[in-house]
Amino acid sequence: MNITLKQVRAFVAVARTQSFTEACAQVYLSQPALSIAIKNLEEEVGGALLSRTTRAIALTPEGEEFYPVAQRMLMEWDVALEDLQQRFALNRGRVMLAAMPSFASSMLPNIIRDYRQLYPNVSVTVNDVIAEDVVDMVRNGVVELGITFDPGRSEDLSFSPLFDDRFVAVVSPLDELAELKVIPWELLLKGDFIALQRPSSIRLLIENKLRQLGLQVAPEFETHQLATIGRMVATGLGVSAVPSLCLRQMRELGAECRELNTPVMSRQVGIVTRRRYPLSTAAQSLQDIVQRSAMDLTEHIQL
Amino acid sequence: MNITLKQVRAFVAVARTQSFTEACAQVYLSQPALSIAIKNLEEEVGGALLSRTTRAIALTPEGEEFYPVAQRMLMEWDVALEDLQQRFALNRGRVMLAAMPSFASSMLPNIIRDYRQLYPNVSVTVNDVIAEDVVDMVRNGVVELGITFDPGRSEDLSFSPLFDDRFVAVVSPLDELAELKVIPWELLLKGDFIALQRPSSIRLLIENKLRQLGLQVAPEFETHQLATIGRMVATGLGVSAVPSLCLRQMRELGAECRELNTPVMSRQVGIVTRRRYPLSTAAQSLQDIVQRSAMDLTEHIQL
DNA sequence: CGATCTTACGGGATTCGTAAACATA
DNA sequence: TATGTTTACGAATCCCGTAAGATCG
Repeated sequence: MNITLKQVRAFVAVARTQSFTEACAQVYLSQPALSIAIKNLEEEVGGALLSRTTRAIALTPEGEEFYPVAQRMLMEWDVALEDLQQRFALNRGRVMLAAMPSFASSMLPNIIRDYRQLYPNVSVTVNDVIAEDVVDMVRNGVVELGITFDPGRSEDLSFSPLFDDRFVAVVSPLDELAELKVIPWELLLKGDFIALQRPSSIRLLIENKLRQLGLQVAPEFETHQLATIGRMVATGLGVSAVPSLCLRQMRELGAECRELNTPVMSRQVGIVTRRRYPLSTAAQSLQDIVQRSAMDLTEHIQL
Repeated sequence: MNITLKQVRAFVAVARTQSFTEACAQVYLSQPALSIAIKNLEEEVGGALLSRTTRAIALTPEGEEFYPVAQRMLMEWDVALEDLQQRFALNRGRVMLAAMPSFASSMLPNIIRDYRQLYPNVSVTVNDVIAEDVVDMVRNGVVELGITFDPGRSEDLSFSPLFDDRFVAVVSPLDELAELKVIPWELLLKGDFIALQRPSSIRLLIENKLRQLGLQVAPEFETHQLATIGRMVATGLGVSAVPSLCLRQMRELGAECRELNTPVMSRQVGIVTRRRYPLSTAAQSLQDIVQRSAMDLTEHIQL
């Protein structure tokens, strides 16, 4: 059974126009070619679909039966293929991505804006979740792209770095530390330290790194929102250390940020994707934009 | 947009087997041909549907989206075309026909039996209606075939004759007329005449024909069923004249039939179809069988 | 190194369009 | 006779299969 779409299109065109001659134009075929196409179709299905006299065309009962079916099938066919084309042309579709909050609230809005400007018909879903969940969502295929810290070598995940996110000191503008360009960790920790609560990756990172250096943190206050830290520091309750991605936010809350060193504590931020699972064209293009933007948006993390 | 069914079949086969090599067998293609088919499909839709490394095949998100759609469409396609083929092969379908009662109750059963024996999967619907309604049903397209008297030349109807149905005399076996081989009309009308009620075409035909000959009918009894006439004649209530198609029935009811002449009153019985509306294959084949059977079944109308 | 997909290329089938024949109102 | 469909035939196209090449695990 070797029946062609072209043949069925030809049949439908003839059935609709009730004329071979007129149908020619609709299927971009010469009269004889059309005639043969119909003839072949009829041979393959085993009987006549059209009854032709030189004057008038009539559908046979079988043709009458087949006509609406063929019409519907061709329509579905065209719709499905056009949908595919639209997706590839980025005139339709959806990208799901997950980003850790510090990134989601700093660089991401600009990126999404640029992306939407380029592809206004592709909808973007952002999941603003903690770093570990970003990785899980990528691993489980819930999202195609994740933006978070390097999750380390992994069998099923791929990581492509964007930039280094380092910790910066957060101090009150009134604090004397604010007059330093660079604040050493030891000095910072002399103040009352305001930390995020335990399950936070930021908190854990700070503790682990400092322990390796023989330092230790004794938080005076704990909270679970960066915004709260900013406010508390601004109010003069104490000091803190946050990823440089958050320094805009800290400034907006009235806190000052300073470089923090010995050591410079940093982690790579990048894009996590699933290995062996190709990206959709939409996700691919979003990833491209994220990577290109990473350059331009480093201003976000410069003091 | 020139996408082939073959290409989509190829895609579905690869997606199902997760392998080009295995898919080859399912689409009866060599590896390279399959590869090119997929490549062409991808080019036409504008992007990759499959992600191939030499070791493993994965669907892209777009391919993942398209796969079930393509599967369903191919299935519908195959079902629709197979249905058509089945119809043409007379392994499926329906014929609607109308026949006047005298034919429907005499020759038709044998014909239908033969037809069903040949094509047990084609269902036959018989409308047993009066001669005028047979013509109407054909004209309106309610049935494809009608079997009745010649409706006369008509713009939209076509008539192909089967045989001549003549009137025969119906008499009681005890009647002295029963001893004649041939009964003249004049003699028959001397008895008490039992007629069908007025709207009947048989009644009208008798009256009209006889009037042309200067004879006239004065029915002693009227009924609207041939069976009643048979019974009444058998009982000795009177005589009648019926189409030869009914003579079996008359005999079975206990009445005797004899040739009736001067004149031999007859009308052509045949198949009525719609002009310019082709018959279905099923109807065509039924018509053929009716025409072939007409020869053999003339025994029904022989005394 | 081996399995698997892709590219290259020659042969064959299909299909197209022009021109002529054919059929019906 | 005129309109519209089918047949005939040469030409171009497309598609397939074999063989060689590339790539990843």
